[in-house]
Amino acid sequence: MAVDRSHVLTAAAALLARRPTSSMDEIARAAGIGRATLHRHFAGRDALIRALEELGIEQLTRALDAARLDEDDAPAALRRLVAETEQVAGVLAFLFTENQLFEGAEINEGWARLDARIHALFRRGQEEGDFRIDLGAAWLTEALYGLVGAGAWAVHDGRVARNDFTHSIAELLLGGARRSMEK
Amino acid sequence: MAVDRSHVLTAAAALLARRPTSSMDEIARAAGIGRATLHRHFAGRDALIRALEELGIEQLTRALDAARLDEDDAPAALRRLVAETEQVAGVLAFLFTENQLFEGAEINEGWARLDARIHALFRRGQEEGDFRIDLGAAWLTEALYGLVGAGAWAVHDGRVARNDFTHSIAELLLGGARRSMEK
DNA sequence: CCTGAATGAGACAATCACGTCTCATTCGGC
DNA sequence: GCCGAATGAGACGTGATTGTCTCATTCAGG
Repeated sequence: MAVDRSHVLTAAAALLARRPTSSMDEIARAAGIGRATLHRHFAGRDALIRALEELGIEQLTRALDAARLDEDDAPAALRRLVAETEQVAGVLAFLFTENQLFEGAEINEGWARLDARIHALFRRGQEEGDFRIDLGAAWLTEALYGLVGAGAWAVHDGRVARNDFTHSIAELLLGGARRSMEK
Repeated sequence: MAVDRSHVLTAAAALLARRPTSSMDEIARAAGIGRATLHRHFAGRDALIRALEELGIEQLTRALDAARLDEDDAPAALRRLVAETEQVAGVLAFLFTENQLFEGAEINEGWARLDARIHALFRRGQEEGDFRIDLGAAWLTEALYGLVGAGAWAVHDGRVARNDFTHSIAELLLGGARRSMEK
């Protein structure tokens, strides 16, 4: 009986990522619930978006914790991060593209913290000599978001197999498209 | 006096990419024109989006032509492609994220053609031994879109210098983040 | 300088989405 | 089987957006 809040938000993210102008009614239908029920759980569209943001922060935080970014070398940590990110990809893709939230008011504290942690991972990789230094850590962080989003949509649209999600992103991000002699 | 159609569309793309729910009035203000004038040039929101799509196809077609994808080896062609893509990045980023257009009706013929050309480039690189084959050409195509979009926003938000746009994307896409021994 | 086209601002009705409400129904717990 | 809570469907008023219109102003070209 009780509506699965997380499920509703996931469905909303998937829909809004592709059709941002969807009405509350469309969002409700996509989540398989009635419009009235949607309003019972989220006061309005703004509240829904904010809940989406909080869910993303919460999930990504868990993913970062699970990835243990400080252990092993940076490439290995990045692989773990990408693997953990898979479950968050849908919500993350939405939040990455629709960051209207962040521009208006104060940048969400939680996001800044998460951003810093990923940024630190790339920086560590550069300092330890595993990552190239001609690509800024800030750009690598953005690129990670972009690739996760692209990967999520590619899987959703059937252009990439779900099982290839982690491999496709991590390998491209680490080694690029060029065929390498080593390894 | 005459409104610069291309300028209006570019401004609209930049706004809609970040705030997809913007009203026609906001779009008009962002383009520096009145709402009435916007309606004179584009019958409605749908017509505006469609014009945006056509502009993107037209510009990307030109970019692909200028990049001469069939010449030299695939990596060199890809570098040229990324460089040419820079000017299209804004519109492209919008169309990539808001592809609600493509799902409903018949996939736009023009987009399928462009997609095929980029896809063919990656495939050629794989066949000639320059690109790794464990990453599908379809995924590399999607990744290119994602990185161009991420790059456009990173530049727009000041996280990446405009002059680094091409280098950041092309190098990451080709060589990845890992520091390489060769080259 | 003159003329006509194009623009910006605003008014206007119509449409749409929103948020709230009611009511019958369904589901879960006891 | 009963009861209460939650849900779905729909109605309703409200506010915002849309698309069209008018009118004064501005601009470009002759």
